[in-house]
Amino acid sequence: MPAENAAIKENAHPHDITERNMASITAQIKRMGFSYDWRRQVKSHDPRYYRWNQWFFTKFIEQGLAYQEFAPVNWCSSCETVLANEQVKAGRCWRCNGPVVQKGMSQWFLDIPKYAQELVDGLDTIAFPENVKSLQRDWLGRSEGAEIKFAIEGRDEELTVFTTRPDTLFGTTFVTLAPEHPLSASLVAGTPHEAAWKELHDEVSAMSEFDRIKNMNKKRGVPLGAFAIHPLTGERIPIWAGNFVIASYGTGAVMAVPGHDERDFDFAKSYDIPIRRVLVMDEGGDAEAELKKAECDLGWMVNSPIEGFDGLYGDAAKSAIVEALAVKNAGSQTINWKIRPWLVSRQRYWGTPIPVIHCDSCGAVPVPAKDLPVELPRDVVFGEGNPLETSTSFLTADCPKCGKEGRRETDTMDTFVDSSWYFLRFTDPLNDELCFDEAKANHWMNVDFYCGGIEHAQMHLIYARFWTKALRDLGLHQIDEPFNELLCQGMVNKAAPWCESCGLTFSVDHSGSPCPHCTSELTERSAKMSKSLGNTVSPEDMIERYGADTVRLFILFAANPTAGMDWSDTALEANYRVMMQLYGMPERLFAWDGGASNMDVWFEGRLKQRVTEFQAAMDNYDLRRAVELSHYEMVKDVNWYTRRGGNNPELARTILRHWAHMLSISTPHLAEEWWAVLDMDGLISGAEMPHLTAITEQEQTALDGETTTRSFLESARKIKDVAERHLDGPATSATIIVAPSWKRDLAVSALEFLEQGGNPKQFIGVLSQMDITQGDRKGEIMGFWGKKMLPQVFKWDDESRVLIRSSLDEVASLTARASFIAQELGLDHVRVVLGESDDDDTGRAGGAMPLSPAVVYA
RNA sequence: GCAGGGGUGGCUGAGGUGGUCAAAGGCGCCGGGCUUAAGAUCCGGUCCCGUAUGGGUUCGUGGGUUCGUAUCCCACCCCCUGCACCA
Repeated sequence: MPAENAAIKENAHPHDITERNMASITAQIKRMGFSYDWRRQVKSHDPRYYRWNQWFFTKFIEQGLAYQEFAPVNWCSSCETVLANEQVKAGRCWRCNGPVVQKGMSQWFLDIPKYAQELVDGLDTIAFPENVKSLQRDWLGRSEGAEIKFAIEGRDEELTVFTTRPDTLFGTTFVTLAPEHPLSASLVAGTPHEAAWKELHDEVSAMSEFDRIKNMNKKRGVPLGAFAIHPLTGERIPIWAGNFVIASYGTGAVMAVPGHDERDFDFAKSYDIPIRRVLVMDEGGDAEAELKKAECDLGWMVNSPIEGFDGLYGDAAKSAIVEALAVKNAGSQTINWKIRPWLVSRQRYWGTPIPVIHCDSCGAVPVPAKDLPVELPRDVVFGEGNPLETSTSFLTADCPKCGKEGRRETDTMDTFVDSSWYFLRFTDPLNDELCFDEAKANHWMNVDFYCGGIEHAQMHLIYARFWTKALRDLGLHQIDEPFNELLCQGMVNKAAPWCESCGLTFSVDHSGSPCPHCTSELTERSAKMSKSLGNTVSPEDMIERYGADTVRLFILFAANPTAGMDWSDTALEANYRVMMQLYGMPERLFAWDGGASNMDVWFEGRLKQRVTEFQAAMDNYDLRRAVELSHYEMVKDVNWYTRRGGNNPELARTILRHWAHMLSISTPHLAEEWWAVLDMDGLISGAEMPHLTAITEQEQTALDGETTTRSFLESARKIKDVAERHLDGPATSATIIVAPSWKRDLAVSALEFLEQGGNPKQFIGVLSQMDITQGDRKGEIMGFWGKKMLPQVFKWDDESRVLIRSSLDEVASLTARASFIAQELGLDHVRVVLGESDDDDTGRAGGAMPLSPAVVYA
């Protein structure tokens, strides 16, 4: 429809507009470097594709799943077409936001409600987000209840109501029909009540649904002068028409129980209709108590005019009534669905022609498969109603059944039909014999991971699920659900003018001006990027300025996919800087001119760690973490390596080679640059990442040594500030005191005790048996456990826990790095001692913990 | 009204199987190295207090469970989204 509207506006043909837009989007996608298998591209306006829409449709007609019916439908006058229920949002067209009115028309429907139960049940088998499941459940609207037949006094007809509360049947004091209900008209015909009913009817049916909902709180009704007969008591019950009863929900008729339904209560009050209590809310409650308001909860039946019901509660009460009705053939248990048949016909040109020929003698006849596709003609005139009606070549067609001259159906299908099965066509896109090969479809489907906007929760995502099941039942494949896992990506937002008092967002044209409604000053608020607000950024411009990879990096790193994000120019620039830095990385690394060093072992181990982490992140779809590793952490590692004196050119190649593979996922163009600089064959996108061996013991030792040194430096820096306030001048030397070995023994025992499931409280018992507590320091050590070690034991991460129990020699490790530590802390001299040993003349070992030595500045 | 999802430091936004959380990353801000200078880059800092590696207060509010809770339980407040005289 957008293509057709654009065509009308530009005085062009929708086909050309569509092709033009596709070309432009394709170019954009390619420029962004997305990888698609373009051989599988399908075009919904290609007869090779839409012929299958038509074929399915004729099959559906055969199955009774597609049918034509005259009914009041939603009409959008600016789009000049009807709309399905789910395409009307708050009484307005989901596309153009224009008002939608009710109109009686003969239209094609697909019987989605037939699959409603399966669509609800299926939700439990697929990984859709909760909110989407909830939206779909709401929309499907399962409601258990009963249909109850009321005879009409003096007539052969009867009327049927749907209720979820059969237990309140004895409280029915009137029955309300939708004004459009066919019985309403026939009951009042020729009676004094006709005029009043007609007024209500005309008012209600002329109103757009939007206005109708707005006026819903004004409950109005007129008596129709007729009486229904209560199916169990035989009582005469007045029949009313009410503006609040919706013709198309349930049966379009309601049994009104003012005592136990809020809406009916209000109505009865304003029209002075009796209110009767038939339930009490407490067991044994007062059956005569006045009803001050409707008591809508389940309750215990009272005042039943028939024996055997009083005292029943809830489901038991409901079934008792239904059973009593069943005996009289006046009612049964049913399930009612809110979802209505999918109205698929559109009075527009740009869609799949509905493959039907209307014949005066045979009626609506499906076009036989051999005559498909029914192609869209080019000789049409736009802008004067349904364009297809202007093509005589299209209109004339002979009836496939009797051969007499017929008239081709001019409605086309909702374009949501196209998107209801394209994923199946992807599995076998070039097949001209079949819609798709069954084996191929079964092999590829279902879609493992589907990303889409939340706005399709009640539309595309229900249609596609329905269509998949319907095709399955035609025997075309064996898939129950099209999409296994759904992720709703967030919107990209950008600031737009916003009026706080009106609660409205305005186009960026208004920024700086006062609110057009209330003239108060406009502030800014983040809003979904949209053309109408003008708060958009052009992807082309961004790519032009920063390159595709920068934009990709920004999009991946700015927010998690589900979160939605605010567009930020500064963040984009930050990503650009990262890209530039990475772009220069090969040159930087190849400029290393030293020899082998201890740090080489460290980096070799580090690289293995990073690759492993990266792969784990990718496996979890944790793209942000993956990008963080490939584009940020790796840079930090290079910096640390050089800061620690590493500059071995031999290592550069290995690092860049593996690193390039990590980069290629999110920034493929950059990775290809690296690949070329590394003088590798072909493209990295076609190369496999080489496997790395496991981390060696030597590498592990190097990694541990650097890790502990780094964390030591962090705390030593903090303390230095405070310490220097004690010293007369700046510190010039430091003594590092490694925790005495008994602390490590204590930590190891505690960790083991806890890992075996011991309660921390009970460790004190174990501790008092340990060797270290046998001497005269027992009290001190017990105190140390409770105050220091207990909280600390839980703070160590897995890596630290391993380290504590490893052979790591903290003294040796730190001694080896003493000059680096001195340099980092700006000291002349650093000494490392074991706490409480002969070397330790500081007397400050008390503060030292395993992995966290104390330091004394001088 | 009903249903679903949320409330985290200056902003943004992770984490949420109780201990690895004073809480990642980004942005912003501050200091330092480099530079003639700017930018880029590198290093450090960024809740409060602190004469030594510590203490205090924090993850909407109030309770609770626990040796311990941003994380579990209960109540409440607020925000977003959807449905809505649905019988």
